[in-house]
Amino acid sequence: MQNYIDDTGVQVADIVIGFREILHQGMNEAQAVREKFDYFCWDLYARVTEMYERQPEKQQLRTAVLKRLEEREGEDAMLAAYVARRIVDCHLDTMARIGVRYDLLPWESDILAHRFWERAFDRLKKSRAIEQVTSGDRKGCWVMALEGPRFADLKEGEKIIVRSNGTVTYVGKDIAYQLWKFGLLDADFGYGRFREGPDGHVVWTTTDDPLEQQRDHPSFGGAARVYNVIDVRQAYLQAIVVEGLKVLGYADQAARSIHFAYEMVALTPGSAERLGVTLSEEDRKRATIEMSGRRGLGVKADDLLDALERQALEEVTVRNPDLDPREIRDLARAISVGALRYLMVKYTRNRVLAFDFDEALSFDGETGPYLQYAAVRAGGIFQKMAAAGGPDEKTAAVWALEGSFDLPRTDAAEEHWALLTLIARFRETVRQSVDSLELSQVAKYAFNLAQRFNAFYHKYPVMQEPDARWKKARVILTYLFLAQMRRAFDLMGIPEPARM
RNA sequence: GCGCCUGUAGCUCAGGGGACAGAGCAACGGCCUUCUAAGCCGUGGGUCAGGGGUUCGAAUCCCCUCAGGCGCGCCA
Repeated sequence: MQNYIDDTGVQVADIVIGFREILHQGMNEAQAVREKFDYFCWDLYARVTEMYERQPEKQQLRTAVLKRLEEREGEDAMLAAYVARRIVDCHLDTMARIGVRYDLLPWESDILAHRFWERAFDRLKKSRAIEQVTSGDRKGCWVMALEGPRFADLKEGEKIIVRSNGTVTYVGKDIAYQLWKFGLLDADFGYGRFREGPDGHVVWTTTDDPLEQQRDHPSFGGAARVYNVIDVRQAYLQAIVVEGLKVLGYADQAARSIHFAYEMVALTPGSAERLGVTLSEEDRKRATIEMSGRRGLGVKADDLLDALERQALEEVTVRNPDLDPREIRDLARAISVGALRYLMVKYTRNRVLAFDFDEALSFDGETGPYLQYAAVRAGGIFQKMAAAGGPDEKTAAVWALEGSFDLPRTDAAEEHWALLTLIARFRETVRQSVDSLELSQVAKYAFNLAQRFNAFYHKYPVMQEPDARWKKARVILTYLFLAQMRRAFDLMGIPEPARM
């Protein structure tokens, strides 16, 4: 799991320009920023956009700053490096809250520093995959010819890879990067430890600084299959990258380059207004309003998590007033993470998500807490039974493994079998989910399973059941449900709270 | 203009050749002395955008139309 850091792009350049032109500040002031640095930059970024609108001539600064960033020269480059590093730290902090961890952070600046592009360029030239234009508008550019209906709308039927001024485009860099991912580049980064999580997990970073490099790093790159998790708007560029592999003769790797495309999250007009945006009549009629970092319009993950946590805290406190405050906080965290995680996986990935605050902050119905609640109820049965000298979870596991049960032909039995059948469909669902790259299938399955268990739980007592045969069947079913639910939780990254 | 995606209940979404089309939310009505009511049960709500075709059978596959979103740069 790698997270590409675009540290030489316009976003970083604009923040540098914001420090210089709006705040009239530099490195010392940046280092002195005490508030959340990502929030600080989020606001500054929007102010830079406003500045460009008021004074369009300021945009000319960008070219010069970008050049300095690529060359890694001067104070702007130092400031940019500091800004990027600190924002990445913020990002990792946020992701750690929901249990997301990365193995490696490859920096765009390191792709440049390690001259990945130069190597790829040689290969592309030698294999005649790209050729230089000798006349016309594009004289001097190196272009890749592209054919087929996918590329039918490309101007001239060719994509510029190297500009006439000799600089490489984003696609060019991406082809080189993709080659590295498959171990086809005959070059590698230097690696160092970026930071270590409390769980001991090390996040590695690429680096060209010999002092930062460490030899004991895991092997990166050389993948058998590559999933590029990038939003659907980049489908076109991804297709060109894959085409680049093909023309270099790597048909197998091209086939194993998977663009894991997902649609954007947009705001419902109501949510946009809640964020303080004034909408035009026209906008209000739209289904969704696009988020925009440039305009400072969006929902920050930390804010959403904070809101979820506050709400979960309230509800846990109401239900478990005698609990230790620290335990309450842990439960609230687990519930907020479950809520956000489920929200993120419940939708298919090819549809624009309409983000709505009320829906996102709900713990009822098809939500993470609903699933967690079902699991907690199942766990509660075992706790109660064990405390009363009955079978605990371990015993139930043994029964499930060794025991068999037979139930009379009744409607009640039908419902027991139906639960068992659904439990048994887990593997098949995971298979389909992997084949279609739709985690939402696992999510829907887990929700349906929780629903069925909740109905079962309501209707059929386990602990109190006097008939030993029914009781054993229910103990086994409850165990199997819980075990399967935990597997689903594991796949979705949803924590299982001890109680709710 | 060309390409990709989407159109299913008031809203948000599942279902992608096979049974009377499903869920959540919202609305309405029930259910806590019995393993936690973040729950359960019930009611109402649909021209599956429209038209044509293929098929024993179409929300699902094909064609056309309409509507919406996105993409198509010597930006990243």
